[in-house]
Amino acid sequence: MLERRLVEPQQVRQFRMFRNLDDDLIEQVRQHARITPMRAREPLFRQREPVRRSFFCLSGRIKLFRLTRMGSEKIFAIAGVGDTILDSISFDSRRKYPLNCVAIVASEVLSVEVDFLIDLFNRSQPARNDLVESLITRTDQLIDHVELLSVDKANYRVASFLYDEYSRNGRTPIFRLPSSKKHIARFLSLQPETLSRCLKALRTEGIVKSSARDIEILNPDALEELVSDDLLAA
Amino acid sequence: MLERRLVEPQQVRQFRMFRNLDDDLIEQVRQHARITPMRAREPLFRQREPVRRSFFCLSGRIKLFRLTRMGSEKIFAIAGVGDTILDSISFDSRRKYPLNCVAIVASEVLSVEVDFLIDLFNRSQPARNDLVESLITRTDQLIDHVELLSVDKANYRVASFLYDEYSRNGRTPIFRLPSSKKHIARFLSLQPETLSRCLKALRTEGIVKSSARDIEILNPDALEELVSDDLLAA
DNA sequence: CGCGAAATTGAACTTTATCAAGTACCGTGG
DNA sequence: CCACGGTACTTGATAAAGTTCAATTTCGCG
Repeated sequence: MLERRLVEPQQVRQFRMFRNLDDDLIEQVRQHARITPMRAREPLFRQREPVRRSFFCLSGRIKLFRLTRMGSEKIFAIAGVGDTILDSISFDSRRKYPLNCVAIVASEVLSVEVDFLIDLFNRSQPARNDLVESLITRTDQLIDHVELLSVDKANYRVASFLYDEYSRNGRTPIFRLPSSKKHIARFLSLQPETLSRCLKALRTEGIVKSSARDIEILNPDALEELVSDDLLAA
Repeated sequence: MLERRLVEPQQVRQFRMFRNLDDDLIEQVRQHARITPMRAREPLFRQREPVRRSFFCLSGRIKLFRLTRMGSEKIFAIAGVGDTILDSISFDSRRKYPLNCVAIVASEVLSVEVDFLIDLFNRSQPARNDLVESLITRTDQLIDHVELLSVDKANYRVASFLYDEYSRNGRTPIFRLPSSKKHIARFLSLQPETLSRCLKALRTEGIVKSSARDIEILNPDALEELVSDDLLAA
């Protein structure tokens, strides 16, 4: 008999798309799900490949990116534990992945076939609602990211990123950066040098303390003001 | 009896979200839809207002935008005839509009209540599929827009915009810009001056001819190469 | 412990934003 | 129909910001 690891039900429910499924449906997801261990730098899928499965991050760090014509890498998201990698349901079987996906560090990925997801979607109203909410959340995130990139001030982008991390961590003032500064720079569409200089500026102003990947927000209010008001006074 | 204008069935079907509905459902949409005439500069909804209706552009031009903390306007999309203004279905009644929406010129807007859309969604599988496809199309558009903004070269953004317009018009080399250059600049996150200079550069290179809002693509191949290869050789 | 990648720093360079001025265009009202 | 006023657009000069290049230091991993 084929030996196969199953995820725990609570591991399935951590993903937005499955949040409200009842036990029976969660069990079906478990049975259909595949767990894929990935090594650092191993690709999961490539842009323009036909969409076959939907992926979820169980552990590690996974980056979603495009390569520009100049060969540089633009990172759209870095998924960690509990993050949906891509809401890749589609009724059009010709649909292609819009991004490349590669593990940054050794990771574990949960995946289900798109066809299974469609079936689930048609059978269960909670599943439908969760899927739609999941897609809407993603469009909202993308809208926010577009806004971030529209402000050309690098200072603002960095402050905004730090504030988001700070908020995501339940406003704990001390946390670690979720990945290397190179990756963060590529996420913010900045050069690593610029990110470095911006962090230094924030340090000089006494707003944050940072060494290596460790961040301490010394003055959350000042950071928040930077993010929300920016140069209104200037 | 209340007099009320109804849209033609084919006008309903022009929107991606209703594309595959059968006649009975289209009729229901017609009965529930409201047609709103709008004057130039009249707002349709504002960012952070609770989502109550979904909107579709019947005529005119409608802009979707955010105001940055510096008071400048970032345009996310300009909707024309047949464009969905916002796929604003949501099962969370606390959902807020992510953008502001204002008519640029006198326009007509079709709208239905979100609750009606949810009901339609639960009753009809084709409606479900269309809605999901519509949301996925939007995320793909946003991903492309993020990529556009990540390339800092203004030349590239302008070339890319022109190429997209050219493609959307069935590769007819002569067309009109869909809105004022000021709006296009705000869509590309550039200053109007920069857009003007980029167009001039393209004119000087003999790639396009332009006067006022009229564009003629003289050398589509060169334009395409700019867009796809950019500075690969540089 | 040592190698290689990541991060920092400085300096020169490129690009775009900003400021300022002038021109063309459009709709309104005379 | 023309004059007017406002907006959009263009053009030039200047300044600000980020990128690029190069060199050095630090960090992380085997």
